[in-house]
Amino acid sequence: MSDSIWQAIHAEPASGNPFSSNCPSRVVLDHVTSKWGVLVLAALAESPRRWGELHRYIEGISEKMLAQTLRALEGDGFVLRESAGTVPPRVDYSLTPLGRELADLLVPLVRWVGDNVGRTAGAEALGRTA
Amino acid sequence: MSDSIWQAIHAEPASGNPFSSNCPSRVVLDHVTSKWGVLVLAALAESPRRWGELHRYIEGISEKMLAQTLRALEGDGFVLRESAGTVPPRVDYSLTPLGRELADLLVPLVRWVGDNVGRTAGAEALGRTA
DNA sequence: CAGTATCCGCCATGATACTG
DNA sequence: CAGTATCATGGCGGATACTG
Repeated sequence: MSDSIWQAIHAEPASGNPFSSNCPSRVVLDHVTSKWGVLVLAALAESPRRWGELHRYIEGISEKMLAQTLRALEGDGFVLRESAGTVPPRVDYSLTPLGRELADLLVPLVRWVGDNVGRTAGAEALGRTA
Repeated sequence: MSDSIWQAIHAEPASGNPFSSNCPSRVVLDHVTSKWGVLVLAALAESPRRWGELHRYIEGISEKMLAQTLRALEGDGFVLRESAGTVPPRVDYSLTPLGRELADLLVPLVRWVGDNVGRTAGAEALGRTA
């Protein structure tokens, strides 16, 4: 990875340099790389899904965090929420074109981690980082 | 992204399926996608750096979090720590080959977010996700 | 079904002080 | 310079109850 890339970003505050503490990209990056954000995006990258499907598919996520994560990603413009307006309700979530771009970068990363967990020193040794 | 990929993982508990709540990949994924982990990895992807350099380069990170993040990533086998053993101390951090693989996936993601912050719906609207 | 509202614990995070 | 130790806190995240 050439240094010039980052240095260009560093020199140009108008674009988003995540290394700057006041950069808005930090916020988006936090959404994207949040504990659940990455899994929600990866799940939706496979196919559009309904609320309940997501809830079941992403094991361990609470209703609160699913709602919160979805709203954050929707707010970022990565996720599209479509309510059927029927009763009982039916709501479908999918990736926006922007979200698709992001997911195309994110999914390989998630896959790599999943595939290479065994090669990491730990996961045992990692019980806690503190 | 083909569904079959994920489904294969789903069907094979031996590999790491991040959608499973008990999967070790969740832990590593949390390290990698942690607030500071992603920035540390991206910073080291540019070039090896000393402690102080990292501290200054990654704006806003506290000493504690830098140390903690570095130790977590070192424990995962992504980061190599080399102490010169001199006094005053000099410690260099760099990516391991495994870390390099990971960074090659991670850096494009970070760059994309940085480059596309302006296209996201918000960063203004995102003040808080709660 | 698809959420929202509320309460709450705990840990991640941060600030400060100290050290080899 | 390169950390560690300690303390304080806030907000992330979970559980539960409730609703249209």
